[in-house]
Amino acid sequence: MKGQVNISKATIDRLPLYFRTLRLAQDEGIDIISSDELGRRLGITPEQIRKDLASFGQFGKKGVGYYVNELKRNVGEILGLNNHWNIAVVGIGHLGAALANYQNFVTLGFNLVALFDQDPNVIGTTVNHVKVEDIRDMKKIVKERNIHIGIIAVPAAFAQGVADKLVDAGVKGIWNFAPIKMEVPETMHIVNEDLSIGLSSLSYHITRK
Amino acid sequence: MKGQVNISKATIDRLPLYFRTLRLAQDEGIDIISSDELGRRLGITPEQIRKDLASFGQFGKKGVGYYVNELKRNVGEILGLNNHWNIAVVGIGHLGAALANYQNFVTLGFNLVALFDQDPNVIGTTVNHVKVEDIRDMKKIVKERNIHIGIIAVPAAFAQGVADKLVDAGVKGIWNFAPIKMEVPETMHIVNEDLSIGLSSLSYHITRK
DNA sequence: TAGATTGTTAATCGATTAACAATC
DNA sequence: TAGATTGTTAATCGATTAACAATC
Repeated sequence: MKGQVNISKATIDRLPLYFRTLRLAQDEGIDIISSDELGRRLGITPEQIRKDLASFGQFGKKGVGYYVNELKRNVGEILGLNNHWNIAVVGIGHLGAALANYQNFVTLGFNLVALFDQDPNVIGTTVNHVKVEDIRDMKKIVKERNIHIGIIAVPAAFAQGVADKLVDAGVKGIWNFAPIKMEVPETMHIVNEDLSIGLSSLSYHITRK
Repeated sequence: MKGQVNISKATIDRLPLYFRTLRLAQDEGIDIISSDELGRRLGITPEQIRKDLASFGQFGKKGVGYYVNELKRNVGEILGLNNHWNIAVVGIGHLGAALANYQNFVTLGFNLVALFDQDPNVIGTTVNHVKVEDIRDMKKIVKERNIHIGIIAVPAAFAQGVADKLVDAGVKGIWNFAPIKMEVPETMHIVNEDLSIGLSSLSYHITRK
């Protein structure tokens, strides 16, 4: 891997797509894949793919292509998926339960190790074989189970409070589904997933057809 | 509104954020808001906000700011939210059920009018006061209820088939949660929501800390 | 009027696309 | 060797930031 300066957000967001496509190619028993074929499968230009990959190192063979197993391993390593991060979902409503059941996370190597809620009626129930625990025990459990990532799936009004607790508990990153701007320390990594954006932009486009 | 040429995707994706923040400001009883204050609330520079808005028209008053009600109405119109699109969710598993219950869509003016599944055990049940119907009746129901947007929440293996059915049924747009590249006619608007990207990019960043 | 704030133009920064030498 | 395909540099395109005139 190079100095890795100046990797664009767009590039990083494409890496998971490469990873998934390589996994599928692997399942198909394909040994070698070209940037052309990868691009065809993803709807991305081959130049873009070569550029993205080249910013992390030389993973291909000129005149040949990329070895699927090797490239998948490399992309997985770049994304840090081999760390097998421990994750916890906070807020076990409809969305939280859906996330707790999301199988693609398993495929990516994440381990769901805890679920938290506030509601006594929800605490003690089990979702996807994981017990829902009291949010008041979060700090203790985050330490005990070495939880790296907290997923916020509570209503907007409670999200900042949950973020504060996650930061205090010492997670490395937060994946936030609440539609608000969070205040977290500069050093904390946070990714916001705002489902309103996708649907609204779809509305924008169909309005103009 | 101007000719509206060359509106960037980034700009369109920020409009829903402006809309939401304006709604909240409205709830607080705020009449006038500056790009500075909007920017502070959203973590976006005021220049960016003014530029975004200015690409659709002149909504502000120099030396004063933006009238909250008026700007919200305008942004809503730009996004086409006043069309009150009828939406349907296909695939009522954990994620589909969560989407069917997502209250923020109501806030944005979308109407959930149908749910579809294949599984006889799911068909006939009710989620968020809407009955789950047989996916085989999709075309008829899409016509009858004038469904504009189909939301795909089925496993990846079935997603292309569902997309084909939605296209055939005549929806205007598709919001796709299955992690695959869909093949749809050029004229069909499709927005892909890939939850793996957010979590993977978080993994990338915390790996490098 | 003086102060505040928009809308717009110009400058910069960043990302994608094109082209092609290197090489398997 | 000839053909194929990567990796990299240069050119283009697009988006953000800076600056400031217009004006409320």
